[in-house]
This record gives sequence, structure tokens and C-alpha cells, in this order.
Amino acid sequence: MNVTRNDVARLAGVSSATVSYVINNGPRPVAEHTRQKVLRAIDQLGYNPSTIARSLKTKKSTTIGVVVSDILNPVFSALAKGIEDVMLERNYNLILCNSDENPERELRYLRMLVGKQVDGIVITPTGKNLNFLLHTVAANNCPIVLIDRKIEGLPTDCVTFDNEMGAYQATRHLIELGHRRIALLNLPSTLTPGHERLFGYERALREADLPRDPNLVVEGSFKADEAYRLAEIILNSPEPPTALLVSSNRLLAGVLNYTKQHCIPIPQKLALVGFDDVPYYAYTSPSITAVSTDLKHMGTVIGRLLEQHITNFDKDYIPQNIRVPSKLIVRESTIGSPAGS
Amino acid sequence: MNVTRNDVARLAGVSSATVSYVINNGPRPVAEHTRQKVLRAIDQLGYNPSTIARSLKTKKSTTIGVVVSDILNPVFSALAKGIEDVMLERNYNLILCNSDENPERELRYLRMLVGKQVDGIVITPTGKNLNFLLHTVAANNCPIVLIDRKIEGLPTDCVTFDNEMGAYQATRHLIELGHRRIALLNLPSTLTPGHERLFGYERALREADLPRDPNLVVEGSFKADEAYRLAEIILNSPEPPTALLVSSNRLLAGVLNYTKQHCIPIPQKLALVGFDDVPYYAYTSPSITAVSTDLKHMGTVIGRLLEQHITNFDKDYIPQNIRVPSKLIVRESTIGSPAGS
DNA sequence: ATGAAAGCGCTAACAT
DNA sequence: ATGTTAGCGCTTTCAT
Repeated sequence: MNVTRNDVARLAGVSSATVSYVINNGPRPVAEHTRQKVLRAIDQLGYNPSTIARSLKTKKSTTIGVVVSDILNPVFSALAKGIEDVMLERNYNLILCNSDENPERELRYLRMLVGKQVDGIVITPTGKNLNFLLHTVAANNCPIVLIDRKIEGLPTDCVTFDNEMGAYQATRHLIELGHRRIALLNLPSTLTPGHERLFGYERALREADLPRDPNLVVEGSFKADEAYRLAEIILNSPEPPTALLVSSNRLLAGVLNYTKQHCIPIPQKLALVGFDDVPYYAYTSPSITAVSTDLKHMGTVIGRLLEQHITNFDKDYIPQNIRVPSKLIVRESTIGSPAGS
Repeated sequence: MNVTRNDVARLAGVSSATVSYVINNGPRPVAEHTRQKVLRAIDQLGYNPSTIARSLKTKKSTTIGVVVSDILNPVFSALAKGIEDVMLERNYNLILCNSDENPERELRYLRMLVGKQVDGIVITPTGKNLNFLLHTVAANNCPIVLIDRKIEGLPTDCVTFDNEMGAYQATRHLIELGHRRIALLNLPSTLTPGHERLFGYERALREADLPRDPNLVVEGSFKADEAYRLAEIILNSPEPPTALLVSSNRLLAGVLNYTKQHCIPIPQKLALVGFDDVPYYAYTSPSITAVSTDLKHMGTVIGRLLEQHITNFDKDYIPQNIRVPSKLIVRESTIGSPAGS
């Protein structure tokens, strides 16, 4: 920027302080006549205030950092959109970072964000870098909202899916359809979503007095190609399941690849329930029954929580745990296609 | 941040300048012994340099702004990922902004980005705010890379899909399959991608001596629900087409909804070709034939172009126009399902 | 109602 | 090889 506030002051024939008060609408009143002069000068010079200089002074950057584990996952795009919608009203920007589930990359980004003096951080934590996160909250008055994964020992807000309930509902749905052998292709159970979904699944089985067959529970990573192999293993076992619950849209992609290539009719031979309802689930053939969450709304919740936390940061703030409910959307992959294809 | 560079200097028993030279690895050499002392002090205090203060001094923010028209569109997520991968190596951050195809929102974001002194901007322009964009390039030494849409009169780099060729290939493919009545559900032809695709489509028809029936070309916006209605109109016309070329993944979503609800067999009754190859095209039933571009690579190209432009900004730089080639991926929606379903 | 000036944390030119 | 210091553009306290 070449035009500075001093240029504006000079042109308007006022002091630079007055220009500030005009721009910020305070904290000191400015005579209407003076105001007009200043505004005209700003306009004439095409002046844009330097947020950087302001931030240096105020220690606020009106920027928040969002660190997600996979920017390509539509779940995170949808959340980011929700967060952005809330933040734009307050003139905040989002710095979007993609940790790729890599703790080193995560740490690097966190350092960058702190250096940029972000006013808050939203993160799907890898689970590492706890020290840094703790230190950040304590030392920098930089509120943090965890999404998707709760981490013990971090006194921060946390917004999660109701994983246990989601898995429970999905499993019950399959049981009610008469399935006896229901498999679960799960996320790593080292992370909260993974083990919560496992719990929900097991609870539904237990309540229905169905045996818990360890061969029916398989854990994958986040990669679709791994899901392909795991689907192969599950479906070729001596006693294959008649239904499969798949714990993420990425894993489901791998499973669909497999069932498609091997012409496994869905739901006749295998009923399928997905998690992370994403748009295309609705218009594929068959369409996919899924545990669905209103992601944009969840993003809004996250944004609001963070914003509120930023504006009144308080030493004895009590971290909140918000569980966003999910509901089962029943489609053709479990109840058969009314349309055929 | 509470710990400043002065605290570090004091603890290490050196001047603050020396701390700078250690942190930045120059521009002045520092004795190894001193270096170690400084590094130890940094570590001990948990010091993080303030990027904000540095930016104020250097006029560089090591941040770029990315303004896309729809963050929920996987095309843009993929591009953003490619850009980010390039920028991370140079320690740049991405501020991601979602204009939602709204010129006012776009302008607001552009102002914010300039205020934050971003070092460069990547944008899918709405087509408005030309003055601001021009002014920004000229006045702020802030290079701009346009993506997807070329704007006349803006002397900036521009990276686009090879829309004409893509549409041409797709249309040819359908012609070779024997289709005579091929419809085009297009983006607004006021934007470059729209009219280039129209050109490609028309060229293929012309070369095959097929008549150009205006009823077969329909323009939509970007919304899936509008596409649903348009699909209805096209397919219920007196002489319905036997093949349909759909100009974006969002529009295709609407079309698939329609064909699904009305049990229109694909490709038997209607052959379908999409644009913007996105992952799910491959594993739906039927899978979708599409004009495909390597988006991550395209993101890399964009990132590199911008980065190079940032590091040697030059008054007589000649803006580059890069056209990223696309290729047709033939799947079941045009050639029939080998797998059935 | 307005002006003058200190200072935010850093970089780099000018010192030694 | 290292220290000193001006100044980036802003906000805000202290003046008037």
C-alpha cells in the first residue's frame, strides 16, 4: 500500500488521529463536517487501511485459523463454509490449513498461525502437538475449538458429531431389516469418532442379543484405496456379512469401487450404510443410506462458539462440549431401489 | 504473544538485531556460539516471532488470498489443495474466501485482502470489480492470477481449462456413438467457460454436418436445483435429445436427480457426459463419462505462477495465459454398463 | 472537537 | 561480529 493514513490526514487537513476516529467510528466523536472531509479524502486517494499495522497495535488480527485434516473431504468444505458465513459478519478472515493428518505439518501451521496472531483456532487435531496447543491457549489468549475429535487434557471447546448415537441408529436400522451379520468398516479407534462409533454399533448388537463377531469389525485409515482392500477381505470371509456400516465417505468410496467392480448387488447381496452424508449419496444409483449431520449448521455453531469465546475471553471460562445430533437418512442402499436401474 | 524479541535478546545477552539475524538466517552472519545462545533462549522462552510486526516492516505478509466462487464445489477444493501444497514450501499461508458468485461479497473480501497486505491473489472473478482489481495490480504490486475465467482488459496471469477442446471432444465422442440430437446444458455463456464450451460443442456439430438446433442448448446458473428444472424442460421437449452434455458437476447433480426420479435409463435412453470430473463420477452406477482435468496439478501450476510472479515482480512482466488440457474419461454413462446393477 | 506523540515488534541501515 | 536506532502505519493517551 502506498497511500497511508498520513496522506489522508494531510489531504483532509486534519490530524491522523482524526482519520482513525472516522475509520473506526470511535472511540472519539468526530464533527460531521470533518468526517465528510476525511471520507472524501479517503475516497479520492483510494485509501485502504493497513490491517497489519492495526493488528500490531491492537494485538487482534481479525483472522482465525482453521486447520483441517483433509481439505478434499467435502465434510470439511461444508464446515468451513458454515464457519466462514458466521465470521464474515464480524469481518473476520479464515486462514485455511490442511494438516493432511500429519503432525509435523500441523505443528508448522500452528506456529504460523500464532505468528500471525490469529484471534482463534478451529482444528481437527491429529492428536499430537498437545503441548503446543496447551501453551497456545494459556499464553496467547487464543481460544481453540476442537472439531470432530475430543482430546483429553485440553481445556477447550469441542464440537463433535454424535457418533455413538449415529452408529447405534444405523446398526439398529439394519437389525430391523433382518440383518444378522453386520460388519463395521471403521476409522481408527484410536480417535474418538472411531471408538464412539464402535460403541454405538456394539450397543445396538447387544440390545438385539446378536453375537459380537470380531471378524466383522475392521479398522481402516482414511484412504479410499485401503477401503477397497478391506472391503475385499470382509466380503470374501468364510461367513460374509449381509450388511456393512462404513464409517466415512472416503472409506465408502473405496467400498463402492469394490462392489461395483465385482458386481455385488446393493442392497440385495449387501446392504450399505455410510457416514458423513455428502451430496452425491442422494443421487447415485443406488442412493446411499447414511448417518447425516447438518454440516453447515455445525459450522455455524463452531463459528459462533469461537467468536463468542474471542470477544469475551475469560480465564475461568468453562469449556463446552457440544454434540451435534445426527439422523439416519434411509435410501436405496438398505431398502432397495423403487426406481430400479 | 507476550514474549518478544527483546526478551530473547536480554536472556541471550545479545542485541535484538542479532536475534533477528539468527531467526532469519541473515542477512548478516552470526558466530556459531552466539547463535546457539540465541536458539537456546528462544527455546527456553517458547518464543514465536510476530509475523505481523515483520510484515509491517517488510511489506510482505507471506500470505496469499484465494477467492473462489463456491467453496463447496470440489473443483475448488482440489485447486486449493494444489495451491496450498506449493505455497507451504515457501511458508506461505492461504486466506480462503468464498465470494458465492456475489460481486459485493467479492469486493469486500478483496478489500480485506489488500488491507492484510497479501502478497498475491488467486481469484475466480465474478466479472465485476474490475476497477478494484486493476487498481490493486497497479498500485500495490500485488500480482493476481485469474482462474477459470479470463477477463478482457485485466493484464494478469490467467489459468483456464481448455473448455473449447473439452466440449469438442465430448461432443465428438457422442457423435461417434451415433447420437444425432445432442443437447448442451451450459453455464451462463456470459462467462468464458460457458461460451468456450458452446464453441467446442458447435464446432463438433458443424464438422459432423449436424444441424444446430437452438432448442437443444440451454443455459443454467450454478445451482443444482435449477438444473433439475432445465433437465425436465429439455427431456420433455417434442423431440428430446438422446444425449446430454452437462457443463458442470453442480448442474450434473441436478440432472442425475431428475433422471433418477423419473427412471430414465442411462445411457440407453439418454447418454450423459459431465464436466469437472470429480471423484464420485467414477464409482456411481452408472459411472459418469466426463471431461477431466488434473485439478491438483492445475493448482500447482497456479501456485507456481503466483509464487514466481511474487518473487520477481516486474513492471514489464508479460501476463501469461495458461490453458490446462483436459481429456475425456469414458465411462458407463455413454457406453453402457458392463457391470449392470 | 481536535492535535501531538509514544509505542506495538520487527528489520536493516548505520554504527563500532 | 555485534550493538544502536529509525521507522513501518496504526491506535490511543495526553494534551490543548
